[in-house]
Amino acid sequence: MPLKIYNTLTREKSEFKPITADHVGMYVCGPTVYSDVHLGNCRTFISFDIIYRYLTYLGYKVRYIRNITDAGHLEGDRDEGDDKFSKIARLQQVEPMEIVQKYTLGFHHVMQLFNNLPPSIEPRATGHIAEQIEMTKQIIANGYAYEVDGTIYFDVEKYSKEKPYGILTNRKLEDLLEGTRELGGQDEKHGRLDFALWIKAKPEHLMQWPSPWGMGFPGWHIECSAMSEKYLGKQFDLHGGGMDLAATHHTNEIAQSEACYHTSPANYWMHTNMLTVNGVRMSKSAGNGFLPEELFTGDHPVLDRAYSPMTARFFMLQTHYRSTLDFSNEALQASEKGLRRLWDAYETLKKLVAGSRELAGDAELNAKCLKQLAEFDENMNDDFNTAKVLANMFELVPVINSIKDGLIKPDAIAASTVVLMQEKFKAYIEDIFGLKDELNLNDGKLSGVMELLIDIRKESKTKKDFATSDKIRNQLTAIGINLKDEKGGEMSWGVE
RNA sequence: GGUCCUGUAGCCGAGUGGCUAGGCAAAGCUCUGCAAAAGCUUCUACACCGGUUCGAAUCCGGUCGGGACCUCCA
Repeated sequence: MPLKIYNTLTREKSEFKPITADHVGMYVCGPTVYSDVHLGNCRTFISFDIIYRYLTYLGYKVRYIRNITDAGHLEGDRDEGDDKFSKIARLQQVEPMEIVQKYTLGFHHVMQLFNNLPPSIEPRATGHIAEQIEMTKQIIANGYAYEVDGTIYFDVEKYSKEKPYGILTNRKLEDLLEGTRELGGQDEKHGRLDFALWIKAKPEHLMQWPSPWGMGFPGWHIECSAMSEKYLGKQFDLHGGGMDLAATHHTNEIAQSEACYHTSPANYWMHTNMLTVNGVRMSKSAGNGFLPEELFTGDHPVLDRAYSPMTARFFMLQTHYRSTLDFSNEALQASEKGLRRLWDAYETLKKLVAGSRELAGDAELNAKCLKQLAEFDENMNDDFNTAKVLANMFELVPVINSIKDGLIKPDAIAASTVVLMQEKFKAYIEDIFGLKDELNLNDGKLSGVMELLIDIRKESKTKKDFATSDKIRNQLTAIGINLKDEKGGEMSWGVE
């Protein structure tokens, strides 16, 4: 089965066909760096990281653009007032770029903790003012924008006479107007839905640039249009972001591209669903934002204790990216244990020596393994169903453990099947799902000490000196190291 | 008010009309000096009411509940 992607624009899954064979251009709306990213933001970037990794795994050469919004995002709900950076900078009495720097570094740090790959290019809005001005000029020239005292507005009503403005989220113009507030008396916009492409700056405004319309700063939506065009062209394959961006931000991006270039920017629009806490969307304004830091330290009322970045990543992988995911202590606990079980089996699998037999001793079991392995790709091709792939993996975990414990003979499955299993697990767990070993047990000194302790314990067990063997085991458990007695008298260990 | 999504066992969550995911928790058994780990087994669910169908968690209609977007937010 070829790769199928659910396209918000068509509201159905369809086969993914890139514009240029073997190449994918992908744009994802990045964070606005005026405060710390919360876990809901992280979910989106983790989802697209996995999509990026999977496209690469399929052999595509992917150019992945994820921007940094460091200007233009307005405070408040109308096209007026400050942008967020200027406001916070003024409150904290620092340069706006100090705010940007602080939270950009924080964002990168969090992305690294979650093991997200960096995008191919991470453009900043402030680095592309010229492009945004150019685009705005062209939209004016094409007749879809107008100036009012140094501010440029996009004319939605004019646009919608020629193109369906609400096409992305299936909204009619009348319905949109219905839900919009009345124009205030002092409002200078012609239409209620009109949005700013360029905003006139007051003299005291901290971030402003010269333009044909005087000093000002860009609107939020134009930056993504300008930067995606610059690095991916007027039309590219994939545009992604959180679902909350579809109705406004992405709708306006489409309108801007159509008004400027007469093309729709992206062929496939992908939207990730929200992370919720007690069923309510996690967001900065709702005040229920969960910071990664709070998760990693466990310092949050909802949590009993700390959870690692990989636990959170695994937790997200167990759900489809288009479903809401509810964040709770219990769910994280279950994920932590599930991940441990999967990872232990993966470590075991890596050490399994493929038997010599090309023919499987147990044809039925062998076929079952091959079926599960084949479904890895099938399920990912079905709109990136990571939850199903994990289920496939867990079906194979008992097989792996049984071979290790001698419950299944090593040659019950063909040598080629074992090798394939090793390759697929590696590819999926590490390369595509981006999970990594957080325990770092390969520290030489600790391993040495553990070998010694295991040796002593083996000796005392042989002598039936259980007082000593239990002492070693219990003391280690107390400091968080678990000893496992395996079949045949071997012992292994792990850190809690 | 409009545009949508959603309601699945104790919890989290996949689910293409028939083959009844998976994880966690719980119980029993096997293994074990004991325990843990591991293996096997059990608990088998689809909000409610109708309809279509040989057959519905899945399709259609209605009712009730939850949520998102339409205003800054991934």
